[in-house]
Amino acid sequence: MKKLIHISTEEKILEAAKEVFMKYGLYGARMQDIADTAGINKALLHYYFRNKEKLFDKVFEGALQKYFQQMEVFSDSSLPIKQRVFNYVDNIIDFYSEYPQMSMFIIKEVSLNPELFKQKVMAAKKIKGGSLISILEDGIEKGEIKKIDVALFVINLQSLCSYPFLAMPLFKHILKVNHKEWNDFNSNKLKQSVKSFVDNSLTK
Amino acid sequence: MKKLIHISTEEKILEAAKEVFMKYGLYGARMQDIADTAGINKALLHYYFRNKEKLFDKVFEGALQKYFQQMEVFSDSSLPIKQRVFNYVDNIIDFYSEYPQMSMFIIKEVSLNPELFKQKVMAAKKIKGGSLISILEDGIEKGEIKKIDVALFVINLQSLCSYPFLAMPLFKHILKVNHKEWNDFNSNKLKQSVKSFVDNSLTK
DNA sequence: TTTTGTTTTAACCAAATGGTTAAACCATTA
DNA sequence: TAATGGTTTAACCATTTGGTTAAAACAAAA
Repeated sequence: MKKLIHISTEEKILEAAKEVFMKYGLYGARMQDIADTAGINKALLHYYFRNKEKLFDKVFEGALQKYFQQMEVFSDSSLPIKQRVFNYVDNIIDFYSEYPQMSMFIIKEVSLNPELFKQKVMAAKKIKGGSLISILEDGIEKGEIKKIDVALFVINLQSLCSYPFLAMPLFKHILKVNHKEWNDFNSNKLKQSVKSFVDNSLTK
Repeated sequence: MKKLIHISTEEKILEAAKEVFMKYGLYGARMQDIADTAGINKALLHYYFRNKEKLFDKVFEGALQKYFQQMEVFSDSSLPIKQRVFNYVDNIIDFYSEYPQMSMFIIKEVSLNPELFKQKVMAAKKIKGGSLISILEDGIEKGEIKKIDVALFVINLQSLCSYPFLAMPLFKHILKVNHKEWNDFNSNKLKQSVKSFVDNSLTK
């Protein structure tokens, strides 16, 4: 009946764990902090997820899945390449608006514990990151887009889309120190400027 | 005599602390880990720096200083604006080659503890971040460069310069999973592509 | 109402962690 | 050589932290 509104304890924990792990990482996060954030007793964490690592695993797994899920738009081969990249830009920037720290979370934890990555992602075989590269290489061969260094392009693209959300807090601070405000950061502006970069890079 | 080669214990500690704090952050870092990395007894850390926070402060202070130091090239008003930005790109990318995690370290710690930032940086009054913005605004007024959203441009510039070094580990993993290698990442290529972005953005 | 199985909590425990201390070490100088 | 003062260490200590347990609270079925 009321289950529609009701948020299960397990979900509350996962939500809280996501928040705390993203902020502090696996080592920096404290179970008590997660429990407090979820508004429950610490023992419940262990009741539902056995231990810290298992809980972290769940969170990390979910993060990875969502992250790579964003890349699925590349698969829509009915659209021209450039359009697909545009769609991706819209996608990923909306995504980062919701989870600004996501990319750093994944990068950090992967580089601290590479095994986890192999385990979680190679197993899932859901990496679409490579497919963009292949698509671009294809497009170059067929003459659809400019001849570029694809790996470099992909990195630049990622940079433009992720970093603004990571750096936002620092940037706002700096602006404040210099007595300026950046009231009107909106992701639409960013989208537009990234797309213009994409256009410049791919259009012959 | 032999002091030229000799690295003082204090320096060893700071070096190790930098490494560990950058990896794990203030909360995630362990004093024992720092001691081990420095190859000394844990008590020595406290002998030289009293406690964890003081040690962290020193590390963070040094990081901030180096970080903002990179922006000093903007001050050389004898050069045209675009050239100054080019010089900055060279500068900052060399800098990140040496300290790939620097920007994330600063961003993370600032957003986790904004007070620290104000304390350390506003006090030092050494923030040059704002000056680029002013310089660009000036350049627009004088018609030297295109009319752009300066804040957005600065963020994009930062993105292109920092993120590649942050994401490198993840990116290499992904490429590996997709049975590709990215042997030839060299910062020169990156510099070139960032400069081309700058050129596109600023040239009328 | 009683029974049964699940969820939640308070009270613990052992290990890890930041920090202290007293003694040992070592280089310099009296 | 002996004394001095800075440096380093092993052995501790107190608190925090991840994790356990046994009992209480709760909901649903018998």
